[in-house]
Amino acid sequence: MPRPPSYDREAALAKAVSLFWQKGYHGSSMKQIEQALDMRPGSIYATFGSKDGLFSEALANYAQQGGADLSEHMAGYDSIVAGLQAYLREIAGSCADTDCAPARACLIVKTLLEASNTNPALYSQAQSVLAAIETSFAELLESARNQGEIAAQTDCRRLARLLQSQIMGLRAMAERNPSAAELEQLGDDMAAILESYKVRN
Amino acid sequence: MPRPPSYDREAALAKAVSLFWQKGYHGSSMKQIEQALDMRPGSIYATFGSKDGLFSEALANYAQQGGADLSEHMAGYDSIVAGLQAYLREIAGSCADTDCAPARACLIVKTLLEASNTNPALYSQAQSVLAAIETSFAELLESARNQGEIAAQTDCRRLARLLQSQIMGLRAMAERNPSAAELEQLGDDMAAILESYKVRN
DNA sequence: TTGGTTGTTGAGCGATCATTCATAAACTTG
DNA sequence: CAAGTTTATGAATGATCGCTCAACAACCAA
Repeated sequence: MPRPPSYDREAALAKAVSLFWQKGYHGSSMKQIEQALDMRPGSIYATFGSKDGLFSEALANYAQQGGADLSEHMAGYDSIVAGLQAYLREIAGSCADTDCAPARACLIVKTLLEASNTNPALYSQAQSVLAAIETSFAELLESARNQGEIAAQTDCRRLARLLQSQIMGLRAMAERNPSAAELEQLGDDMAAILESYKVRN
Repeated sequence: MPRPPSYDREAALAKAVSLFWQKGYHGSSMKQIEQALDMRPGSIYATFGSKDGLFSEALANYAQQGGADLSEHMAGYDSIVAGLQAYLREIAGSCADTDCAPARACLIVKTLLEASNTNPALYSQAQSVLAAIETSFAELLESARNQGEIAAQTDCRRLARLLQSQIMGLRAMAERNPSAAELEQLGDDMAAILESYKVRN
């Protein structure tokens, strides 16, 4: 009986992610959103409720994608530490590619910094997402510890926070638009940090 | 002959820094600025030209203060590496203090991320400031190299970028609002990274 | 005092902000 | 086709955006 929607919800969300990733929450006007999604205001509000609602869904979508990327990446490595080291280098490499992504810095971190004193709901969401990522890293590191890759007395949550800080720093630095070589060096140097946590053999 | 200004330019700038640091560029409206500076729009525009101009001066002011803080800090240390390690720990400690500063994350980095795809002038300014800070670190590290603290073949610019990334990551992580203990651990872990660059003795 | 200069004020500018809703269009079912 | 239901549209909303400027206030030199 009803008229079916003419747009693709997932595709619209992907476009929203791209816009918000580039311009942030305050930097993206509804007019720009309408243009990016090729939707009229009525449809946007019927589908996502509000600008906040759309941003929230976009952020969740981005985080889910990032988590899937990490899982997929780690599946290719027997050694967890080696996988995490390669992950750091991969981030450095992808940030070096021009127009590989809408922006270099992480959307979650951008949201954390932008929303911390202006939008409690988005700030809280960014905090939750980052806490979940920290937990993912901690679980990976616990596996590494169980496999004897890193020392038995390693504080995995603590090391997970150090690792997450590395990624935050790497991608923030990438936003300075350094050369590809400089970014690769930085990725290598950060990967080397993990080396010192490995069990001596 | 003329009527002297009734406000204190430096004091007004300090208040602008505080507001922008908290809410960012797009998140600070002229209405909020008027209230924070206790100035009427006419006076603000006569003094700073525009919202962009005010932000630009505030950012420069913040950066200068940061540079002075670094110099003052380093003056208290014979060992440059030890000074930089203590600097990382000091940042962690001050970020842990509630209401020690308007925000934890660095205003320059916040500006870099917010302005990169919305405001070329501010983006460029943030880039310049960060490049200058990188150079300061590189010069400090060159001195450390000359004094034999770190290996003679050390690439000081490269290490300076790693150091700057640590600070970016540390202060971004601080915006997640971790416990004081967790932040101190993170500062310690980042200081320990520099340990591995020291010359063995 | 007075004249000249500069600083301060705040109402109000056009533009844009996020959002709404009456209307029109599109589709399925009977 | 016609009836019924849902979606799409975009002009229009009040609020707020950054900003201007004519009028006024405050000061100094003469």
